[in-house]
Amino acid sequence: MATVHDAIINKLQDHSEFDDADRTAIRALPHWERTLAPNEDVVRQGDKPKAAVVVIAGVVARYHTLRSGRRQYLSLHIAGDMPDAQAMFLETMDHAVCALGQAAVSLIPHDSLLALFKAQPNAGAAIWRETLIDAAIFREAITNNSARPLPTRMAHFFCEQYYRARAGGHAQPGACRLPLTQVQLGEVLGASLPSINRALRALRRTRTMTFEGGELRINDWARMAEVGDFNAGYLRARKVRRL
Amino acid sequence: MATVHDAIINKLQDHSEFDDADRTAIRALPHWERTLAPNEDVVRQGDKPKAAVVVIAGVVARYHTLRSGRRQYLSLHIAGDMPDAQAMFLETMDHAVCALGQAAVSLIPHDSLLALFKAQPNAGAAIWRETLIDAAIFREAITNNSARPLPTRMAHFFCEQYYRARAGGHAQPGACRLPLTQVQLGEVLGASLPSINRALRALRRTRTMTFEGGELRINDWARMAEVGDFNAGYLRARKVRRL
DNA sequence: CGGAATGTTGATATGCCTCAACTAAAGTGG
DNA sequence: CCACTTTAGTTGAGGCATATCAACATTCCG
Repeated sequence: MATVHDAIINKLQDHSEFDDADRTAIRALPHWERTLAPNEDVVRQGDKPKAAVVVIAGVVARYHTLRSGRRQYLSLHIAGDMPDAQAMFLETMDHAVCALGQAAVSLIPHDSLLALFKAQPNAGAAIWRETLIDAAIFREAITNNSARPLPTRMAHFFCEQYYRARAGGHAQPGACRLPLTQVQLGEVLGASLPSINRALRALRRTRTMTFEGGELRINDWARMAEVGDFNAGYLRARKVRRL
Repeated sequence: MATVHDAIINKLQDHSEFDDADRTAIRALPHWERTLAPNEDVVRQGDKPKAAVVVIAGVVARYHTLRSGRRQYLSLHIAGDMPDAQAMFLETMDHAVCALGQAAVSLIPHDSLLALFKAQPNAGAAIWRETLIDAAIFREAITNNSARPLPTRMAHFFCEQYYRARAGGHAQPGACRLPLTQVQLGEVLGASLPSINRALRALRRTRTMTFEGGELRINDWARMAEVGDFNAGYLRARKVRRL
């Protein structure tokens, strides 16, 4: 996963069929890299970016800031993800994007991407598909944060993160990086720090998982999916013929 | 808003520039209409639709069903909306779509839409943009249901519904249809019926709004937006040049 | 070594849930 | 047409999950 292009192609080929012309066009995309310190913003709410972010390494997150100053994380992103893809068509950012741990991203000019869509509609469709999977993840987050009790909610969140890391080839067996503090976990799940801490220790006590030092370890996946009411259907897109 | 085509064009032209060729191609889309009784499903979780739903009249909603049987509404849709557009690219539905009150929808075969995208990339981009606005609405729902106390959350929800009805030209001054029971409102906001009832009466008592008999009436918009911490930024997309 | 960030734990308060009863309105069928 | 049923809405009592406030432990890092 050395380059942006490989990260993108690796990600998109999970659900979209590419030919050589597609891959060549993607490899020709101009870009520049940027490394991010923990907590550093790449894009802010209200910005009008001229380039799209692609995650190269580490974890990056979308978040809202409320009037009260409270922060709500919306989604987490790993290598190959494009956490502000919508800005190609929506202009103004309704949310910000920041690094969680240390991270690296690449920036690709919108103009180049729009030209790509024109020349290779199939590559455009693949990115469209990617934004639709994002939307499915948002939907699941609505349900998770609105309708499930905290312990279930937390287990579900961990399941999703591990599943996605694994699907992208970024997990060791049974474990993946997840550089979140407990405060941030609270800002993902909409819960206070003490509640998070207690729910976390309750999960640890069952020995189905641990979450320490920015590493998520799943000891019993079946049990974990059961506890978290997790079904990966919403993350899977059948590999599709060319547009 | 007699036909599907007008509903679609009206909706998409809000944020996308169309020429005659685009409009002609959209008007040529085959379709069949279907009326829906209150609570009737158009598409179910797990379905693999071969046609896309376009709302013609009434209100239609996306929802998840949890293992426990509990229902979580994800979004509401009015004339011109496409509440399962993602199925053109994702195949399997991760959620269901049902009518709230009496409603009418049109169904357009995926094949015809994919052909449209090929012939008129600009129309495809407009629908893509539409799915991206949907995603912004989902993000806002995450924040609303996770980070705001119930009264604020409810006010915010009402603001969004009214704002969208008005933007689509489906509202009278200060009022719009919103055929939801209090139980369903609870399944939108992730709250129990008694809490909904009390929050609702509290809002009514302030005289900023009423919600009765499936009609939402906003008496004091500024106050309402204030109470609901509502900022319409996420619903607006700047009108954009052709792809 | 000292300070900051992170994690742990307890005491108390409270918002919301559950359970429950009851009212009101709107169909429905004898 | 009226009794009956169903659906929607209202309200109260009690309990539980989670928030808030607070203190302290631990780790990391300059």
